[in-house]
Amino acid sequence: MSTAVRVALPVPLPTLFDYLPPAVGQVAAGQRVLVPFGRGRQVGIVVDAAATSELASARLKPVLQVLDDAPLLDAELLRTIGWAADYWLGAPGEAFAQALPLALREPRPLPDTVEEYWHLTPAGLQERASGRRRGGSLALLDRLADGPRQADGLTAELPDWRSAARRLAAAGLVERCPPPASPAQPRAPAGPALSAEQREAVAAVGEAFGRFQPFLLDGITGSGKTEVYLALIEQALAEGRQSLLLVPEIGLAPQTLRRLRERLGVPIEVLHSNLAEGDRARSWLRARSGEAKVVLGTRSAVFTPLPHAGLILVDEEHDASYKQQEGFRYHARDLALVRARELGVPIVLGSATPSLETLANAASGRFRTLRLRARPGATRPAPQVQIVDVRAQHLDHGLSPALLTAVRETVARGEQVLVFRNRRGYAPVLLCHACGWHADCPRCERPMTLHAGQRQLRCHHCDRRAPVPSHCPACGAGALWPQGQGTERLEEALGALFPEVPVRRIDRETTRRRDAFEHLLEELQQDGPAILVGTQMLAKGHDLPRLTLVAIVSVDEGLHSVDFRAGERLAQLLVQVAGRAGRAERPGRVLLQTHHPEHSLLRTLLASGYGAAAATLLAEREAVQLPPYSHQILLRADAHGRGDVDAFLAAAADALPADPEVQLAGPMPAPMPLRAGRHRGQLLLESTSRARLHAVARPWRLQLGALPPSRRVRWSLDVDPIDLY
DNA sequence: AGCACGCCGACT
DNA sequence: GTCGGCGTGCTC
Repeated sequence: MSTAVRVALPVPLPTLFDYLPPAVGQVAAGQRVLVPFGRGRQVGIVVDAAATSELASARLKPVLQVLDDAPLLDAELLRTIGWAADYWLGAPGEAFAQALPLALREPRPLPDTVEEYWHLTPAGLQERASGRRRGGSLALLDRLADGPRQADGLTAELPDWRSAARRLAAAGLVERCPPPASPAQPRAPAGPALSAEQREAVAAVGEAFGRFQPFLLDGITGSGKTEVYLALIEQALAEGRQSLLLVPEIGLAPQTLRRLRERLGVPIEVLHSNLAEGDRARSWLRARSGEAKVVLGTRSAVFTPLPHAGLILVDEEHDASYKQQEGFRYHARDLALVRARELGVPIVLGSATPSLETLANAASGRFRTLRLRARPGATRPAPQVQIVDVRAQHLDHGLSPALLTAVRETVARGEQVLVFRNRRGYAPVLLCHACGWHADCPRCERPMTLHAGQRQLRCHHCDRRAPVPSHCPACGAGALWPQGQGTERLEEALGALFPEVPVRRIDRETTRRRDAFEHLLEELQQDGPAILVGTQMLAKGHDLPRLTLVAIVSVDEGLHSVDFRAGERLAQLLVQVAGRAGRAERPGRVLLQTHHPEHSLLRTLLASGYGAAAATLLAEREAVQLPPYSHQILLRADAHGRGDVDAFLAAAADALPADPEVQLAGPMPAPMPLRAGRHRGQLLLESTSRARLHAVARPWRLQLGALPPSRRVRWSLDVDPIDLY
C-alpha cells in the first residue's frame, strides 16, 4: 500500500498503472505524463493524482515528466471516459487514447492553436525574382510567392521544406506569420421562416437549456431538421455557449458545414478522422479553450472537450456508423447522452427513421418527442411508394417493364432517376450453366462477385481477387453465367436501353477518388435528364433536387435475414432512399420491386409509414425479449484453427458464473463461420437487467485474457452489439 | 499490443 | 555448432 499517481496508458490491458510522483513538479488528474513502461516509455493520462496503490512502493517507478501545465482533460471528460471504458468493457487506456487526437499522444508540449503559416519577406520576394536560389529553397520560395501558406500544406507538397525554411529564415527571406484573416464572415442571412412545428421544437429545447433533457426530433425527410439545429445553435451562441453537432460520416459534413458557415457567421471547428492530425489537435484544443463555439464532427468528436457546453445534437441518430466496430467499441450516440447528462445540457437526437432503441426511450418517457410532419415550402405531399410485383414478370437484367416505363417517362420529361441496388459489382454470383459450379472464395466460402470492368472476381468479405475463369473449372464447359444484378450490370443495361441519357454509377468503386463524389453531386444540380445507379451511399442525406423517380431494384435479401435487426435496417434504408425523390418543386415517385409484395413489413411501411412499421417491430422485439427489451454482450473469437476457437469459447462459457438473470447462448459459429481464412465463433450473454449483465461480465472479462486458450485466438467483447457479425 | 525470454529444427 | 520458430509471461 502506497500513495501513487494512477495513469491510463494506451495498451489493450484491462488495468490502469500506478507510478510514484515525479521528482519535479506537481501532478493533477487530467494531465499527460511521460512514464517508463516495460522497456520503453509511454504517454499516459493521469486519472487519479493521489491514488492508493495495491502495490508496494518499491515496485513502482516514478513519473518521468509532467507534459502539461494544466490538465488537458477536465473532470467531466475524465468521468465520462472512465464511465465509457467501464460500460463498453474496454481497456481504460484505449478509451482515453480514443479521446485524444493522435498529435496529443506524443510526448511533446501542446501545439499552438494558431495555425502555422509562412510567408515571404520583402527581401524574399526580391530573392525569388533574382533567380539566385535553386533546389529546395527555390521550390519553397515559389510555393510562397502567392501569399502565406499553411505548414501542413507545405509538408504535403514539399516533405523537406523545413530545412529550406530554416536556411531562408536565417537569411531573413521567409518568416512565420499569423494566419491570413479569413474572409470577413458576413453575418448570416436569416434562414427561412420556421414553420409552426419547427418553432415548437426550438422552443421546447430552448426551455431545457441549462439542464439535462434528451429529445427525439422525429422529422420526416425534408421537414427541416437542420433549420431546427441552426436555430438552437444560434440560441446557444447568443448565450455564449458551445454546441456539438455529430453527423454520421465525413461525406455529409461538407454540405452541413457550408450551411453552418453561411448561417452562423462564427468559426466552425470540424473534427473527423480524415483531417490532418495537426488540424485535428488544433480544433480539439480550440474547443477545450472555449474559443470554438460550434463543433461539427463524426463519431470520435463525441470526446471533444466542452468547457462551456450548451447543447449537443446527434443527426441521423439511427446511423450504424456511430458505433465503433473495432478496438474500443463505444457508441457515440449513447456516449453523447451520458455527456449531456454530465454537462447538464439538453441533447437532441434527430432522425427521419429513429432507431428502435430511441423510440423505446421516447415511449417510456425518458426522451421527449418533437415531431416534424410537414415539409415546409412543399406544395405537394411526400412521395408515394408503389410496389412492383415482379413475380412471373419478364425481367431485363432484373428490371421489370413497369420500372423501365417509369424510367423512360421520367427522363423524357427531362428529370433524373435513381436506380437503387445495394450490391456493388456486375453480378453477385458466377455460375456454370452446365454443372452448377460457382466461383466461391476459398477463404470465406461465399460466392465471389463478378466485376466485369476489372475482369476480376472479388470477394466482398475479404477483398480477395481472382481472374475470371474462361471455362468452368469443374466440368470444363464454356458457359459461365453471371447470376443476379449489381450496380455495374444495371449501369450497363440502362446505358444500352437509354443511350441518349447520361448514366452515372455511384458506389465505392466509382467514387474512390476523393472529390469524385462531390463533382458528381455538382453535375447533378444541372438541368437535364440523368440516370443514377447507386448503392447505400446514395441513401444518405444528399440533396438531389432534380431527382423525381427512385426505383428500388430489389430488397428481397433483407426480408428473410437471420439478423433480428434486418427488418429495422430495411425499413430505415427504404425510407431514406425514398426520401431522395422529389425534394424540389417537382413531385416524386418511388417504385419498389419485390417478389414478396405481401410481406407484412413492406405492407405496414407503405400503408402507414415508418412510425407504424417501427411500432410493429418494437412489439415483436418485446414479445421475444430482444433489444431494446433485453441487453446483450457478445464475445467474438476467431483463429486459423476451428479447434482453437471452440476451445476458447468453451473455456469462456465455463468461466461464466451461473446467474438466473443472465442467459448464455453458444458457443456457436458466427453467421459467417469462415472469413478471410479465419474460423469464427461467438458466445452471447443476454439479460433483461443491464445491471446484472454488467455485474457478471465485468469480472468475467478480466478472466478471459487469463484463460490458456485465449492465447491462440483473437477475441473481443461487444456490449450492445448492433450486428451479430 | 509489444517485447522479452526460452527451448527445439535446418543451415554456415 | 548457431539463427530463428512461436509458446509464455509481463508491463505499475
